[in-house]
Amino acid sequence: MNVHMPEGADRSVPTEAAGRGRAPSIRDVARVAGVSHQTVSRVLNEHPSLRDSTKQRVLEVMEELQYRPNRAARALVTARSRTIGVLTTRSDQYGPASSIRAIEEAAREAEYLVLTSSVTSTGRDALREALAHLVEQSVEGLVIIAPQQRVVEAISELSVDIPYVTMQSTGLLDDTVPSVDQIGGARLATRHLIELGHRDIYHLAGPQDWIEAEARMRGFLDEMGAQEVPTTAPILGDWSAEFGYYAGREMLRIRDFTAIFSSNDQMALGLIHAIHEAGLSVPGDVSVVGFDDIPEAAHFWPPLTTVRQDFAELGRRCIARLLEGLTGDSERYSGIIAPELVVRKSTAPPRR
Amino acid sequence: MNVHMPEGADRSVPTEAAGRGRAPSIRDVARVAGVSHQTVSRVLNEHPSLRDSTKQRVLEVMEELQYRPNRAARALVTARSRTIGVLTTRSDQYGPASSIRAIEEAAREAEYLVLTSSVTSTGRDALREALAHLVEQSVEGLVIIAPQQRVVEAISELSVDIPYVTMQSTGLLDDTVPSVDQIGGARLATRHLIELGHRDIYHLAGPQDWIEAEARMRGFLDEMGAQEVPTTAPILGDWSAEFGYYAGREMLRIRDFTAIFSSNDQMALGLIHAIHEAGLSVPGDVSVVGFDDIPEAAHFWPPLTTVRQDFAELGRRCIARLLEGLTGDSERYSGIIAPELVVRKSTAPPRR
DNA sequence: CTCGGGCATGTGCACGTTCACATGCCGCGT
DNA sequence: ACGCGGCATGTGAACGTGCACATGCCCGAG
Repeated sequence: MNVHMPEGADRSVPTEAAGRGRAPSIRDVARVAGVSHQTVSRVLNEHPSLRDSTKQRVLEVMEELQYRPNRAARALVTARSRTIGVLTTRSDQYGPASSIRAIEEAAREAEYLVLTSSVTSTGRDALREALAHLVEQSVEGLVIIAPQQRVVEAISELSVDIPYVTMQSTGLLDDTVPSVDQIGGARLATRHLIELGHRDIYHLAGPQDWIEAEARMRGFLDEMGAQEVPTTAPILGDWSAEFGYYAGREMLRIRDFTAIFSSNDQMALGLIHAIHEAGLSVPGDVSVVGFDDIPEAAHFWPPLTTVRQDFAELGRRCIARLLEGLTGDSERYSGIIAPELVVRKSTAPPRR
Repeated sequence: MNVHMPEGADRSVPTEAAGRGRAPSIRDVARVAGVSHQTVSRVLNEHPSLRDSTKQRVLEVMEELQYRPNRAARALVTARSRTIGVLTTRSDQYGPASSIRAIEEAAREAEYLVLTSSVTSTGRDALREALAHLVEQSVEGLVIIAPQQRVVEAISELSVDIPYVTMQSTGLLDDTVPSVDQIGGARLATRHLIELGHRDIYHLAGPQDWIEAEARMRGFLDEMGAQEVPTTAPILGDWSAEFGYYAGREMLRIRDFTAIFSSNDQMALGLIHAIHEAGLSVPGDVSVVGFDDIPEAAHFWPPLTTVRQDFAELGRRCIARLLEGLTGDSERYSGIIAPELVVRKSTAPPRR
């Protein structure tokens, strides 16, 4: 880490008129260019009726004075902040992080800023506070990446009065809105195991409260039902490799299964760890399927069969959808994003 | 994903005076409370000379009208945005993401906002643009998490005239500033391998341009030198598991080493993948040490010996340092953050 | 020639807040 | 009794920008 502080005190701008320490305003530019402040404003806003010569002159003066539009002033008068807020939990996870990044890029393209507020606890108060924090910054819209049922409830209770998008991608809500088909993805994974010949399949699910966890679980159960394979109750985890490991150890004490479908890649990793530690092999003794396809999944040992979902695309569409509402256009974005089964080496027919 | 748009058109606020669609201002509050707008302003700024009864009344009216201070107006007149910008590359990686999160929390605590701008390319133009973007939002300070030499150069060339902190943690710059001792961490890892009895040790480094990669490489070379172990030239990677995998395959064609120190955990994972694929064992045939201690590292197979660095702490200190400069206090934060060697199962004495 | 209309530009105000200064009041020292 | 200082509050201006409206000009139709 390294720090840089500008001199500040003796800025010693020599002949420049502005002087007062404040940055040049459109009025300064106007004076130097010999036009009115409004003309400068028009240049900024690309007003159609402007003589080219005038426009050029103003632009030159702007460059010369190093003029930068004052966002606060603009926001004040237009009552638009051109800022959207992102509320997120677990922003250090691969999925959310990718989405946030995509959101940020998409927003920047539309000349919006992104204000992130990540919250550690999912308690109602923490949420309320984070939300209030964002709203008070007068964001124009909100993206909520906190895919837990209780968060969604808390949000609707708090009656946010600005447009918001929640990134709960079950794939079963109305399809006028983009989302990743979690249920379909889970069915893909489950079907893959069944088609390999597995009948004793466990599901290591995500936390009870999480919408995506629920959707994947549902996909699992649906597919098992559709194929008439008897099912055992899913185990509820917390997404962490740590949990996957301990769950795996526990499960192996009984070992009445030949395959596990884990609700995300991290837990699958922990699972594989536990299986190896017990002296068993993947996929020889147990097949494992994950979900997400994090970049590392291809290099797990064995490389993980998993379901890929495009977080970045989801983030982009979220912003598109939100901005479209903001700007008044109502062209519908639609279509669910189809996840994709990536078959690697962690699955094989059951031994017999 | 799910979208919510407020009615907007027929908001139908019943008797409220404000009406006009605009949010209530301090003048509205003042009118209702029967005081001047300045008194309301004083309540907001916790001015000392205010009668308790007055203050109370104003606060009640604020609550009643759902008054929210207008950030833009305040920023306009004070010329302070209470916003800091974060410029980052690869924000989807564990390290940067953790730091960003910590930065965001620390900033929020100090009632600052965080504006993130992540940049994919490290080309000078992309950097200039991202930087300009942030500066134009009139951020008061900048944290730059883009630990590449060329970024640092580009930044200093662009002559940013606001305070900024670059998160380049070599551990050798002046110690009045917090940073993680990368060199020390790398020496720890290297010494561990040497003490186990390894003599033929390779180093899979990060990209040439990255300051941290350079520091770790230097730590490796320093320690090897100090212990008088002959060294081969490090291999330059790109931090990805993918690269680690291909590098590993290449290296195994010669196989004149018994241990590898990888500059991060992801590459170590790829390395292990390649080693396993070649039918060799870790740590039996090759010992591997990583760097970072990402949460998954404990569940790699075998669990990875690595060097833990506290990204969150680094982020916090960064903000502390920046804000301290901003607010004028100049109490020095100091002390480098010591990384810690975490010995797991991927290292053992060389076979013989 | 006159008048209307569009183009290029200017004028003044509004946005919501803080700052500098002004005001009235009360109590205390002389 | 008078004045002075500090407290509680009020008044007006400023911050930088965009909007509504006004202005002057030129060109073409009648």
